[in-house]
Amino acid sequence: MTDNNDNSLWLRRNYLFAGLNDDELKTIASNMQELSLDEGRTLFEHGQPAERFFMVIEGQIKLYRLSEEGDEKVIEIVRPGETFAEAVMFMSGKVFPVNANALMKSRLLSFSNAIFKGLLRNSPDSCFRLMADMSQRLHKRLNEIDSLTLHNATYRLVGYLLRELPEDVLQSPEIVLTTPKHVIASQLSIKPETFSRILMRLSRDGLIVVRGNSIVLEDLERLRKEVEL
Amino acid sequence: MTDNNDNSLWLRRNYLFAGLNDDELKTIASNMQELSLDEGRTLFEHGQPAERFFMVIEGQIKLYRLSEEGDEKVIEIVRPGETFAEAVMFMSGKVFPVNANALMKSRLLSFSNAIFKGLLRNSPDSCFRLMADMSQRLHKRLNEIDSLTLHNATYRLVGYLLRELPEDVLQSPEIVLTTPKHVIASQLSIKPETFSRILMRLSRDGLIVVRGNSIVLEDLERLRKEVEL
DNA sequence: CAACCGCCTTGACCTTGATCAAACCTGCCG
DNA sequence: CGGCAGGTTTGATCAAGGTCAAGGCGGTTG
Repeated sequence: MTDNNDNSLWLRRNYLFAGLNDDELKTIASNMQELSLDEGRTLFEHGQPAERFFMVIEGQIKLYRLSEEGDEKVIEIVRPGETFAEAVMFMSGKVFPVNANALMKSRLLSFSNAIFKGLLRNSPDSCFRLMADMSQRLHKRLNEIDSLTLHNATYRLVGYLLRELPEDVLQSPEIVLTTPKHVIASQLSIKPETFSRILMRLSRDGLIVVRGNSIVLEDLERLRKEVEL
Repeated sequence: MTDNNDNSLWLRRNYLFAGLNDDELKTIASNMQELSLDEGRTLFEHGQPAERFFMVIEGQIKLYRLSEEGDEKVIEIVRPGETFAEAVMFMSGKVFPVNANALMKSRLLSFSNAIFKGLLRNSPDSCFRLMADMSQRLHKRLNEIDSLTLHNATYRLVGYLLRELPEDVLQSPEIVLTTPKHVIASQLSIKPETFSRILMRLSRDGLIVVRGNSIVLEDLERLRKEVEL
C-alpha cells in the first residue's frame, strides 16, 4: 500500500484525474495496477479487446501500426506522466487501435475503463477534461495529416526539432535524442536512410550540428524559416 | 417557428442530441440558427475564433487545409445529417482548425458552443455520446495516417470505393460520385492526374467500369484482395 | 581486448507519383 | 449553334524519397 500511495502522487499530478475528489481518487487508486515491462516487451496488440488504459511513470512506450508486409509506423512515443488508450473506452468496438511496446524497461499504471467511466458519470468536470484531451489529440492528428500531405520530409524533421526545443529559448538550443533515430524517423514517416541524409544536409548548410544523439540548433532563424515556407 | 419545428426533426434524428430531454432540446432549438450558403461560399476559415458548431441539412460542406503555397488538402466532405466542428469547443485555443466551404448550395444549422456545453454539464449521457463521436473521429484520422504512410495511392482509392458501397451487398455494386473527382482525389491525397490514371488502370484490368461519374465495381473479389495485401 | 551486434551512415540505383503541357469533353450561355 | 469554361484525361518528363548493399562506429560481453 505504501507503493500505491507513492503512485497516487502520479494521479494527482495528471490533469485527467484533477477533477476527482478524494473518495473518487481512492476508488481509482484501489483499482489501479502497477506493471513493469522489460525492453522490447509488448503491452498489447492492435485488435485486442481493451479493458484498461495506462499511464507511463517510467520509461517509454512506443505506439505503432504494422502493415501487412510488416512495415512499422510509429504513431507516438509515450513518456512518463502521460496517459494513453483512454479514448478507446468510448469506441464501439473497444479494441486497441495500435500496438504498444516498451522501448526500454518501463513502469506503468493501468486503470479499469469500466470504473473510470463510472466516475465520469458523476463528474462533468472530468468529462470536460477528457474531452479537452481528446480534442487536442484530434488536432495533433490533423496536423500530422497536414504535414504528411502538404509538406515534405525536411519540413517534418525541422518541425520536430523545433518542437523538441525546451520552452525557455534562453538556454542553449541543444536537443538530446532519447529515442533511437530510426524510431523518430518512423514517427516522422521517413526512412532511416533519408533521415540521416537530411540531418547531413542541414549540418552541411550550417543550420545544425550533429554529434551522435546530440543536435545543436545553430541557426534558429533559418530553421524557423524552413517550416514557414 | 414552423421552420424551427421542421428543423427540430433534424435534431431528434442526430445521435449527438439523442441524450437530451424535451426541455433541453427546446433550449438548443431556440438558440440554433439556420443559414444557407451558395456554392463556393466559405463558412469559416482556419484560425478564426470558433463559437458555434454546425449540422448540414442540405448540400455538401468541404473541410480543408491550405499550405503556404496555396495547395489544398480536403480533410472531409460533410453531408446532410452530419455535424462538424463540435470537437473544437473543448480545445484550448478555440479556433477552427480547418477551412469550411460550400461545394454546392447548402443549408445548415448552427449551435452555440456555450449553450451546448452548458447542457452537457447536466447530461453525462450526452457527454458520453460526444466522447464516442470524438473517439470515432480519432480512429478515422489514425486510419488515414496509416493509409498515407503504410499504403499507396491505389490502396487508398480502392478502399474509398469499397467504403462508398452501400451496406446491403445484394444491390448492384455501382457508385455514383456526387462530388467532383478532383475533390475526392484531394481527400485521398492523390493528384487529379494520378487519380484518373489509377481509375484507368483498374478498368483496363477489369476491376471496375467507369462511365463519367458512375463507377461499377465489376470484381469485388479482386478489389477486396487489393486492400488486404 | 577481441569479437560481435545493433544502429547509423553512405553510395548507387529505382519507383511512385508529381509536374507541366496539351487535348478533350460536356454543359451552358449568348 | 458556336464558343467558352471547368473539369478530366493523356502523354512526356522529373524529382523526392525509397530500396538495396556495403561499410563504419560504438558499446557490450565473454
